[in-house]
Amino acid sequence: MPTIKTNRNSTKKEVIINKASKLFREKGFSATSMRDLAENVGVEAASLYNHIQSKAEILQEICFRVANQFMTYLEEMENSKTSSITKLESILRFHIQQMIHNYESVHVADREWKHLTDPYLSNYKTQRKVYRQRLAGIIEQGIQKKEIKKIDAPTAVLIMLHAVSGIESWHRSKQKISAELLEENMVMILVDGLRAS
Amino acid sequence: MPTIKTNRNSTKKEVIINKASKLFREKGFSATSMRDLAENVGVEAASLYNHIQSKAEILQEICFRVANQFMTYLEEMENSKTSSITKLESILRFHIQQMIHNYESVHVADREWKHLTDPYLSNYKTQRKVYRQRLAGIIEQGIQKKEIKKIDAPTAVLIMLHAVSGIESWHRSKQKISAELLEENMVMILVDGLRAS
DNA sequence: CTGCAAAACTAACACTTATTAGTGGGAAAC
DNA sequence: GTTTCCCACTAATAAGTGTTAGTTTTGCAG
Repeated sequence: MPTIKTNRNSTKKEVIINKASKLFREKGFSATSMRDLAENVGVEAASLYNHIQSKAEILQEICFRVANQFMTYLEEMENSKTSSITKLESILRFHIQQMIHNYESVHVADREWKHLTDPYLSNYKTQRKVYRQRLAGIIEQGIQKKEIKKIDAPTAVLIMLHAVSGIESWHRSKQKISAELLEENMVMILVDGLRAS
Repeated sequence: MPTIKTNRNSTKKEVIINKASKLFREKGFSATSMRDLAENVGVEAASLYNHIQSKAEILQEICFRVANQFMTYLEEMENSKTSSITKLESILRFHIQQMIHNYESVHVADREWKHLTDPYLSNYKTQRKVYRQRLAGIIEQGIQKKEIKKIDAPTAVLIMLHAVSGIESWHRSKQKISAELLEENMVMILVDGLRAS
């Protein structure tokens, strides 16, 4: 009788969530069945329910873990004593790195959160809104201090965040440039696009 | 007995595809059932099949119509006698305008194409790849002519295209700035980020 | 008014969906 | 050696999936 392999000293629930992240990214939440997931984990579908409560719960865990990571880093930056443009660059780099190294779950949190159900859905939506507002706040500070050119801050946030999510294409491309080079190029374009000149 | 309303002098198939675009964007392709779609059209699910061949066909129509529009405009720009940076700006503006006024279908083509099935899937993938390569080509010309700063062209393409898809957030936001202002802000940030200074 | 094609309907098909109940095996605790 | 508990199993459920067959209604052309 096969057992869920727990190579890295992670719980079996962790293994399920990791496999789910991969599948949700590849096929989307709705198009991924519990039987798909079970097969990838190496077990019957019903057995998954010894470790998780529902398909919905898996998505919740993925989304809120990611959200917490980003919120934590944002707060860290808000409290740091650097220029606005440097804060922004740090946050951008954090997003890029997360998207590179934590690809599956970050991408799922970004694209599949719509399939959350209330009350988690509305909770997630407000978290998302608050995050963007605070990010826009940093930009507005930078504009006041004339570090950043006069632009609509929410639009800048929108560009930043969505540009980063484009790293999915990088992951899929055959001849990719190195992760470091990718990061530098993205920072160069986006930060220079914002900087007051 | 209700009939599919065909207000604008469009065919009934058109009405179905438009409603489908709306639903596919809101809930995703997989999470939208033919019964959902039928209800929104105001008809029984089976009746849809008098106008379309399959659910898959709807997605195909949406994706390839959008793809053709963008490919056509790209070719127009490639043949125009302007600087590379101007070409790029025009294409960017076209993307923005399409995303603003043709929101539903453009967004679906961008996000839901994965659910196409072969041979349409591989066809779409190559079209997508070619489009990006040719866009990168324009950027590389701009770099050679020193109009554009030395960056990795594919990365710039990735940023441009994904930044534009962020307009979905703009559509959903409560207090939106005007479409014109949105366009100008996006062009300011992205084009300035690319321009050699 | 009649006839005909377009397009709506109902009913049903064959699967797939997430999830639950109940069973049994295997390993660790005593 | 026995008990206990974790966990994977089989079997089943009720609801939902895209789609087809066959029938009835609609609205327009003659």
